[in-house]
Amino acid sequence: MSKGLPKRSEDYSLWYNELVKRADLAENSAVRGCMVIKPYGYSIWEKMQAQLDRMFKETGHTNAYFPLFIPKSYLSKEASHVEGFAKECAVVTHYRLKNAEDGTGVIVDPEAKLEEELIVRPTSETVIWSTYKNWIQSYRDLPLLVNQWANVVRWEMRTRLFLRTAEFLWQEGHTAHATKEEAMDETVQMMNVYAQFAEEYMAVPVVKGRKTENERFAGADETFCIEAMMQDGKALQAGTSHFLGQNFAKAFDVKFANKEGGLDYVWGTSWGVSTRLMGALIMAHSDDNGLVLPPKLAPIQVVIVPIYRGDAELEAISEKANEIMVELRKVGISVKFDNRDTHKPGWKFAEYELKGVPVRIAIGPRDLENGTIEIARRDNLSKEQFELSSQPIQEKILSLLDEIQNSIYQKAFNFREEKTTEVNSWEEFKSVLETKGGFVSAHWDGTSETEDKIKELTKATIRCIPLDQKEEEGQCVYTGNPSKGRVLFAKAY
RNA sequence: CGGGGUGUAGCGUAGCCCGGUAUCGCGCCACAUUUGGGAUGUGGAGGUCGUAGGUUCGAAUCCUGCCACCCCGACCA
Repeated sequence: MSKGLPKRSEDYSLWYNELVKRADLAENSAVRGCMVIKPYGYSIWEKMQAQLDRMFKETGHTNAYFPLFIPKSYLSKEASHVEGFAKECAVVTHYRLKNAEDGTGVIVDPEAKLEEELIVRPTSETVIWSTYKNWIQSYRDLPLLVNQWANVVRWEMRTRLFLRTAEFLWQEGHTAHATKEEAMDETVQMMNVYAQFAEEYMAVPVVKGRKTENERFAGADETFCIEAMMQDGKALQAGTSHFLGQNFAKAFDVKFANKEGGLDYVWGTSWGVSTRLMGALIMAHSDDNGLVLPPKLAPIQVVIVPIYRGDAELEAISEKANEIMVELRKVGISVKFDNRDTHKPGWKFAEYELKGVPVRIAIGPRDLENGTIEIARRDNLSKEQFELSSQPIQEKILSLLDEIQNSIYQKAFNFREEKTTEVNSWEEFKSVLETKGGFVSAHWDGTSETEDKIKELTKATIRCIPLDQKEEEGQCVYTGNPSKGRVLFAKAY
């Protein structure tokens, strides 16, 4: 119905790009790889932020803010960390411009070269651990549970709106602990927080797991992740939580006096989710008519569209609409009454479908006569005539929003189950990846060499070693070497 | 950085081969009729043809340099 939105089945990637632009979520900016997040898109991000922030605080974390710039020397203090990020860092070399002598504009003032160049943060471990050194002396200072909401820059070769941009918004939690066990518990806890958020709020089912050494965060001893399945059968890493061991504590010399009077290095974690979650949200649920938003994250949950001829009818309908709005707002439902006379009802229907508003109420003269309204669901596009006398409207809508939330989760869950295939031979492995896509559950011999080889041959990577992996004797799907359990392979974003 | 492609109104495009001052659609503005699934008609506004130079009486069109973007590869937690 949507005018010209490409079909998912024809060109998934074009569909995604167009949808992001047409639904007013984001657009490309003048700077390559950087996006403008538009008001509607940003309001969805704000809802995500608000809920995540709540969950972080419930688990004992507080927010702080660290600087955008990192001295270049900091980055190289942790060897594997710098190796992981060096190739995509933006560097500040000067601090002043001046007018060009030929009057053609401004140029970098060569006199204003920085003594030490600054890196625009690709992540903040280094600047934060250099600060933690001053904050931590005793076990009494631990644990330190800090989160920051920030932007980071990673100079990616190829970018896509929300999924991979040169600058993106995220949160990064950085915690410090007295013991290894406590740090590990924290790492797992935050992975669980992410999984809960993805499933309960985004309605996106995820697989919890550990990363292989190849896919691990640069500087971490262990990386936990949540992996989601998109409608085109590709996997999307939706969030990561890293157990840093004592790596950063050693790199930045962060020690504390323990209860026994000895001096120990601190144990660390870091964890983050980004605006990439927007991409996951869009790709998990939306259809050829546009966005489908889960009610819990929709900026507008209910839109009321009046159908009328003339001012008298509009006035009568507005009165009814206002009554309904009051009731809905009392129970915390966000509702918009679109009484603009600059667009016709049909146009508005299509518009709110494109924008993924979960519930649409239409009220016309016929409804006023009959004491009804038309209620339409975005997720399955069904419509019903609802008799206002049959049930309080707020109850009706609350239960409907709930039902939609559950229903889109279930749909995404069923899709992922359908797209998850156990394979036992190399031939099967390749053919499933080529024809069906999705997660391929297979045995692997545990070596990086095999993982690399499989990636080279099929472009599939090990998304994770699922936490619920069953112990099962088997043979690596590629080398035939012994394996103790299945891991999940997929082509990924 | 290699290979291919594209730059024309806010967006999408025709014109380029074969040189003569820019086409069409959407959108925008005005008025009228419309309003239960993206209305119709009439009138109107809007363009340094990416950029710099060259050839020519004359360049969107031909030539050269540069820039930007897109696709494929390399790259990417």
